Amino acid sequence: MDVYQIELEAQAQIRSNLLVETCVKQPQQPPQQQQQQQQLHSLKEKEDSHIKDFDGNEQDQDEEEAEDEEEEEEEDDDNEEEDEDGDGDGDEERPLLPEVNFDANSDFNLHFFDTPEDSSTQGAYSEAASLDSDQDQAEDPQHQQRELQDCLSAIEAADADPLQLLQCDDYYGPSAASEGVATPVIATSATAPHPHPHHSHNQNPHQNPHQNANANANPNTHHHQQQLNCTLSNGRGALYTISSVHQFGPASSSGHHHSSSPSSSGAHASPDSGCSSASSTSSHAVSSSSSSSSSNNCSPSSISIALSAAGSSCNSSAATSSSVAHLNKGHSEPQQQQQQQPQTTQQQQQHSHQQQQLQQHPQQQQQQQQQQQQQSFGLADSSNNNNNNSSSNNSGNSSSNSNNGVSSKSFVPCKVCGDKASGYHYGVTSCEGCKGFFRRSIQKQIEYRCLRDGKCLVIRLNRNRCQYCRFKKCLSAGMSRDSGARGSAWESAALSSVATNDDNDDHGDHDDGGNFDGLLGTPSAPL
Amino acid sequence: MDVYQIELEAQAQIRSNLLVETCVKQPQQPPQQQQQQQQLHSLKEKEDSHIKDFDGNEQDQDEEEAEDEEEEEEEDDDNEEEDEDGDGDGDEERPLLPEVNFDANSDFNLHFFDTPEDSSTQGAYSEAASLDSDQDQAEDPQHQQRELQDCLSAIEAADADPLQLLQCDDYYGPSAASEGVATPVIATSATAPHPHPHHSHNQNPHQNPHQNANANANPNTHHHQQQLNCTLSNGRGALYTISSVHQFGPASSSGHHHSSSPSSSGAHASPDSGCSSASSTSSHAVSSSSSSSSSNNCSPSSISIALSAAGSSCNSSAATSSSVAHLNKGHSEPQQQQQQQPQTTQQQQQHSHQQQQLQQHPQQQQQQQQQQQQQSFGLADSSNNNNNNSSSNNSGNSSSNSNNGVSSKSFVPCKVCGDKASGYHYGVTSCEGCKGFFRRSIQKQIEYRCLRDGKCLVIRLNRNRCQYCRFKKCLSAGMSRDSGARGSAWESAALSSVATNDDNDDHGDHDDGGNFDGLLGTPSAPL
DNA sequence: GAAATAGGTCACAAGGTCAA
DNA sequence: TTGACCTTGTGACCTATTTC
Repeated sequence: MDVYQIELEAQAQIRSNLLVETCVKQPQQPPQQQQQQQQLHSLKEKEDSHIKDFDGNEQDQDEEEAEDEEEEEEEDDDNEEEDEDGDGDGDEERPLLPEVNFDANSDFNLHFFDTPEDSSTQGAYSEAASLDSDQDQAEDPQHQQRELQDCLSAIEAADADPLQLLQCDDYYGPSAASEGVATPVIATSATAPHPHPHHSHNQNPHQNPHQNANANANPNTHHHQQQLNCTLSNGRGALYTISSVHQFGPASSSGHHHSSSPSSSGAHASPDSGCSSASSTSSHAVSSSSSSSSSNNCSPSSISIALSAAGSSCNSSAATSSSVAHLNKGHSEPQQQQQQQPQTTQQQQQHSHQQQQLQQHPQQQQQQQQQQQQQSFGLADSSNNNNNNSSSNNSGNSSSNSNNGVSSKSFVPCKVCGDKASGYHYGVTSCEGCKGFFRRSIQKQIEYRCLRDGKCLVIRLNRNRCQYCRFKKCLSAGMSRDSGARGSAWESAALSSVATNDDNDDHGDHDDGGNFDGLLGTPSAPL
Repeated sequence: MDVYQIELEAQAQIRSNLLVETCVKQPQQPPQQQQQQQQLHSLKEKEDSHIKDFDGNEQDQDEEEAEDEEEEEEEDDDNEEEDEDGDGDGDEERPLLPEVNFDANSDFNLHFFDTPEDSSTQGAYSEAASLDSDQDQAEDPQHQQRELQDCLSAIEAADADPLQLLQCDDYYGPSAASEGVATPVIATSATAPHPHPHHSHNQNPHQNPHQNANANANPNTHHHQQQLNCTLSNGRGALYTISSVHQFGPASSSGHHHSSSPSSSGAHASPDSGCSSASSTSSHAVSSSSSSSSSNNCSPSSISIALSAAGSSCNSSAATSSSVAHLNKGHSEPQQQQQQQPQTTQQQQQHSHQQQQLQQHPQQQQQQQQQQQQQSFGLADSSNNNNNNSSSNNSGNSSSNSNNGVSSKSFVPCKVCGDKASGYHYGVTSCEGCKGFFRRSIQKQIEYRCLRDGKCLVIRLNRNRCQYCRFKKCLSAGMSRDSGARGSAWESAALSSVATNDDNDDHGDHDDGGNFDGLLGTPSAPL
């Protein structure tokens, strides 16, 4: 317990630091950096000046931030840049406005804030997609690229900061939107613009047809592996879009299906299209997908923007799943990678570039990850007990991971969203939220639809944005009604352990094992 | 368990901090840095000067905002000041205007919060930046200053009379406008973009009936209410009104519900809806009730002005934030601080810098944070049962706030406008109005433009006067789509639904206790 | 009896609705 | 367009049941 607390605190601190860094950047940065930045700004301004005009000022700010970010992650920069770009005029900073503007278009907006973010980010994605916008792209592809790189690096490296991730998400969204952006304006208050009413929202419960659907099913895959992408994916781009409806309906069914192997899930996914969809989606994706998946790259950039834009949003909740992943260690290897990325961000900042590459090998990275992870996930909660064990186990196993060794201890990430897992539910180590979500889904057999491309990133922060993609990810992770039973699988392995307390261990162990399936498996699918 | 709470809290705090930081950036930075920046800016500006012109102003604003955020409390003051300044002439603060002006071009004005924040704090920054301002400054600093002082004093003193506030606003308003900001105004309605028609609504279907009923039930909670503010509020004149009544009810109410737990009704709803109904109500009740009730005051005089300015809006209800703030007290610890801020603002300013950093250790920091954060999170309401726990936690921590100690109990101010908060929305403790406004803004991606300088004071009385500044403030307060945590489900919408449920057995009970989750939990998300 | 998950419960917040 | 009110999904917490 204590440990947990400690972890929490540590995480909190870390996180805060990270956030601060990312956000604040400047402050944190050494004076020198700032200076540099300043210089840069000046330069930029000059360049942009014609463009920006006013923005200049803003830009300056942005630039500064950007610089900071870059070092760290650059994300901010990206965002900023993007924003600026987006704005049209250019103000770099301005992004926000743009965001607003953008929307207009998309009904979907939903994402929104994404949008803003998106926009920012986006770029990358968008670029690919191209959606985007003129604005953005036009402005500076380069920026985007850089951003992307940054983002990726960040992600990879560490778990990536939450913020970043967020941004990423946002990223894409907006960008798309961005174009739209233009809009507006004026408005003083007026804004009248949109009539609103409609909001589209979309949401719709019912599946709107619109949606496209589907997209993409893949999601799963996406996630795992590359959450990053996801982020990017977000980029999805599509602006609005998209959606494809994806239904899963049968959840149960699906679930069941899989039951078999956890991993199967993906398989089952069957049910829905889920998986399949993926492919399909992919198609979209294709362009996008590539983007998306690959996306990774993209992502980064976006991130930064998001921050700026999002600014507030920051939320950041943080840790993205990524961080979580780390936690897993041995078990959820796959995850780790993903997670790590995000987590690393922090470190990244420090290390920035280096780490990214590393990511691949989770274990090694673990240490780094740990740091990151801690931030985000640390929880341990439920697992707690287990965790400890698990941790031990994990560590042992994963140990390689051991890095974390200590740190990681307790925290066990949800394979679906990366939040703190409360146990092994429906065949997968998952959090209360995903457990409940999956339960409701299968009980009610609700169909979900993805408004975007079906490739939404599913992480703790945004897991509620897209039920379709969340459910898809649950399936890909191997959740199934059957699985649960203790038995099921993990089961098996675990079983033994079970008895002992170990639960945790079990979990942990299992997780790993299991996870793989889930994670690995699923991902693979997409892939 | 504890751990969770802690985490949540920590996260919340962190998040808030982060947000602030991110937004504010500058504040955090050491003075030195700022200075440097300033210098840089100045340089840049010079370079860009021809280009930027206005920008300078913007920066200033940002700075100011940042400051506000940090201290939160100060916001009001700042705002007022700003307003005044803005109005007048030039005030340093005004920066915004320029933006606007510029804007004309750029659609995006948004920049947002960044700006404000950045600048934040410190004036220093702005000063440096100063650029700007020729305009502003030129005019009559003195006047502005005086005005500001007046405003501040007014605010601080009491909750500040509404009238005064208004005046202040008015004050600058014009002026600002005059300068004007060139801009544009115009509003076109711009946005038009999305038509959207979709509404979706629907969703639900079934169940409703019940719920409604339930809803009604809630009321209980409300009770608490405090009218306090009213007094001042009257002054408010505000057009709008004012009422002070704030209710909080929550605690009690909530409690009830829970107890009833069984209330289950909702539960049964089992089937699906189940959940929803009951609960929902409760929550609502709280907020809503209060609000409605409150209205009263209204005071008139001020109104006129407001009206003029704002025009219609009038909602009235409630006391301005300032007043509100005071109210808070115990429960809403966090809030307290915020509330206090206004009053204290001055103090805060002093402290301002410090707090930000602290964040890292939630607990420890809590106190500090409380001040800042409190604003946001504190809601006592929900917490209810659990809350106790949580509250205890919080309170304990926050309690420190005790400031208000007694008084405030229930009242929880909206971090954006100071009105009575109805809950934690989009990551920020906010009122129904700001929640709805932010939701519409992100959904529609509407761009706003400030007719003045972008530094409009955003308080309950005049929150509808400038959408741009309101949205900016929302962002600066940390609102973001994600932040929310649990929430969102929707987005995706589930289509179908079908199923039956099955199961719901009804166990019932529980109350969970958990509630606090909600509050805390959500915040956590940020991590 | 311990341990653990499936499932239920319900405060809470997101988002829709609609009078004003 | 705003914001009070309503609907509904979410997720923390709790109970029931099963396995060891």
